[in-house]
Amino acid sequence: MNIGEAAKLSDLSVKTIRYYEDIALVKPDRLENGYRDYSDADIHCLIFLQRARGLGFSIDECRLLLSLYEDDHRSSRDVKAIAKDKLAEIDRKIDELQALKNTLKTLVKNCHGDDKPDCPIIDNLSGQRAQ
Amino acid sequence: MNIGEAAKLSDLSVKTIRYYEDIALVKPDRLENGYRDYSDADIHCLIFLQRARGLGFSIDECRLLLSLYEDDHRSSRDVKAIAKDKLAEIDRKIDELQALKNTLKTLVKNCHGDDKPDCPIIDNLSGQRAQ
DNA sequence: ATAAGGGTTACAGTGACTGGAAGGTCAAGC
DNA sequence: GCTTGACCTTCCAGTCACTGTAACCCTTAT
Repeated sequence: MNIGEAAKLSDLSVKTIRYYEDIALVKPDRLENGYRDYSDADIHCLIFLQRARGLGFSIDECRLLLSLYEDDHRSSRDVKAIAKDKLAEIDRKIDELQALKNTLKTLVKNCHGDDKPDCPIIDNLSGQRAQ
Repeated sequence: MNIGEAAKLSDLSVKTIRYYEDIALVKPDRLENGYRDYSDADIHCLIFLQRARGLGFSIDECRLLLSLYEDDHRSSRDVKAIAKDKLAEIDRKIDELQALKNTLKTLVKNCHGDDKPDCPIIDNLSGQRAQ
C-alpha cells in the first residue's frame, strides 16, 4: 500500500512516515517504480508509533517499545518499567509547570494592568524582589 | 566586564550569552582586543532574560518583554497581557500532561509486570482496545 | 619562555519533524 | 496521444534554543 494510504491509516503525515524510514524505524518494501509499499505489519508499526509518540515516548523509547512489541518472548516487566519511567518524567514535568504557573499567577494578580509603567511582573524579571 | 563574569552574574552559560548576541538580544561593546565588554545595563538584561526564560517565555516573548522592560513609557497592561497568555499556555500544557498521566497510569496499573509477554501497555499501543 | 585559563570565530549537532524545490509516475478524461 | 492533477520520489534547508568542538588569539603568573 502507498505511503498516502499508510498516512491516513496511521494518522501520521507522509513526511513523518518518510522520516521514520530515514531513522530506520519502519522499513517498507519498494515497488518496481520506486514507490514505498507498506504491508499490514508496517501499518501496525506506524499506528503503534503514532500512539506511543502521542503518549509522550521519545523516538528512542519508541524504538525500544517497538522491539518489545515485535518480540513474542518479551516480558511485560520490561514494558512496565519503561512506562513507569515515563510516568515519573511526566509527573516531574507537571510539578515544574505547576510551580511556574503559581509564580506567574501571583505576578499577574499583582499587576494592575493599566496605562502606567509600574509593573510587578517586570520588576520581578528584572531581579527586584517586588511584592 | 568580560563574558565569563557576565555568565556568573546572570547564571547563564557563556555559550548562551554569545547566542543571545547572535540573535541581537544583548549587544555588548567590544574592547580593543575584541573581547566583549558588558555594562551594568547589559548584565541586567541578561538576568532579565535568565528569569523570563526560566518562567517559560520563548525567546520572541523575551524580546518583547525586554523591549517593554527598557521602555519607561510602557503600560503594565501590555506586560500583563503577555503573562496571561503564557499562563493560559501553561495551563493547557498541564492539562495535556495530566491526561497523558492518567492514561499511562491506568496502563501501568493493569500490567502485571512479570515474565510473561501479555501486556496491556503493548496491547493498547498496538491498537487493541485492551481492558 | 611557557603554561593555564581566559577570550574569539565558525561550523555541526541536538529532536522530531516540516517546508519547499525539482522532478518522476499514474489514472482519468478529451 | 496528450494533458491535467494527484500522487510519488529525493534532497536540502529551516525550526527552537541552545550545546559541542576545533582552531586559534590574548592575558597573566611563574
